[in-house]
Amino acid sequence: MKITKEKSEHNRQNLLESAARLFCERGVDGTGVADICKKAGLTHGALYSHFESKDDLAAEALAYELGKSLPRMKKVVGSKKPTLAAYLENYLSPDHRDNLAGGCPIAASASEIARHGSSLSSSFTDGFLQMVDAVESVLNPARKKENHRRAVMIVSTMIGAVAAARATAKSDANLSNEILADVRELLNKLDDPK
Amino acid sequence: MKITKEKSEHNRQNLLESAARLFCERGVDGTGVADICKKAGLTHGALYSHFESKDDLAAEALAYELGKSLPRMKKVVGSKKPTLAAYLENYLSPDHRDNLAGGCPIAASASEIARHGSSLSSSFTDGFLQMVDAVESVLNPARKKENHRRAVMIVSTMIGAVAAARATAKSDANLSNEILADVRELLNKLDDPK
DNA sequence: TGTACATCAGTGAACGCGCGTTCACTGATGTAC
DNA sequence: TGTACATCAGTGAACGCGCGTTCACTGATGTAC
Repeated sequence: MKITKEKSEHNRQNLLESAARLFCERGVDGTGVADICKKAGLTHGALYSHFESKDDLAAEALAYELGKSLPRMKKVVGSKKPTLAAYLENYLSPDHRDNLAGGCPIAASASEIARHGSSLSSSFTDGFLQMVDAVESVLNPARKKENHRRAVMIVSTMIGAVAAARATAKSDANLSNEILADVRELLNKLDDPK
Repeated sequence: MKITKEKSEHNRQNLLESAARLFCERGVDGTGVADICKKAGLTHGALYSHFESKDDLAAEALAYELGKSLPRMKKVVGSKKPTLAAYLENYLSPDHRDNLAGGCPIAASASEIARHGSSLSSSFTDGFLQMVDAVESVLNPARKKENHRRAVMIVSTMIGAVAAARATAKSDANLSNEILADVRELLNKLDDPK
């Protein structure tokens, strides 16, 4: 049966949101379209009037979630003038590590994107560059010339540290916490030498 | 039909090797047991006389590949006294980025391990700590007290940078190369300040 | 404003397919006598 | 050393299941007159 345009758009958002959460939580290959539709309160047929295929949905879902991820972090950080320390405390926290579904999709999917098509890669690139810009803008302006490259390194480190903390958590909780704490402290020092 | 013990052990190694390569290349969820057995030249039934399940195989395969990964890197690096610069040049290279199947399994599977059981996590932890030890042993001994934590950060960064370089490669080759080059240079500077 | 009808988002049965796993069977190996 | 036989790694058919996708159909929506 036909429904209103508004309701249809709402359903589309629901599909994107459900897909993004499940993809972050279980991976693209680990999530079935049936799960996504069930979570969104629709049947699987409906998915195909909004998206061409599961792959198409994956690329749109990653882009959609990325559009919400950075604003969400900025909101949590809160202060009018965000600092590197505040970003790091938020990103490299046990809370973020333990929250696959609601966390940064860049960190959740980093090593998986390489195995999919260029549309997913393109969404990843957008998100990565957004993070780099955000970090660059809070670095000590005294070294402005170098700051872009420093931001690239810091973001790579943030992604790697969260992934490593998650991957070690189930077998060595101490190491997992240590990774987060060590990386947070050393990255902070990096921007504030001496 | 029964075969010699030697042949059986050889087949088991073949299964582990095939599994490790395919898991790195396509992910655990993206690889079928049929693919693994075909690559190893066996039927799927044979797999179950060596391993309890696909998950069991995955944990053993990661551990097996990790046991070979670090020696392989040390061999490539070559020199009697390895340096951080030599490790970084090898690890953060376009060659390593483009070689999923033969590269470091830690980098290939980082964000996927979190979604599997504690046996995979345990294999990851072993490999991560091996890398940390290797890096720590080549850091400038003048700062010995801090070096363990610095090594934890450097390894996290290496993993994150390779994952990000791979994830961006299909849509922005320049960015992908830039990530590798920037991170390589800044990590080198980190150990040799001023 | 009221009526007739084209549109199309969503339904749910059905598709072929490949998945991980099981199991009765084979037959060379390796051992006991 | 030769013979009889238990072992067990590997085979391949078969299992139920869930996958992604298709499609004929439904019926409220929204439009044209």
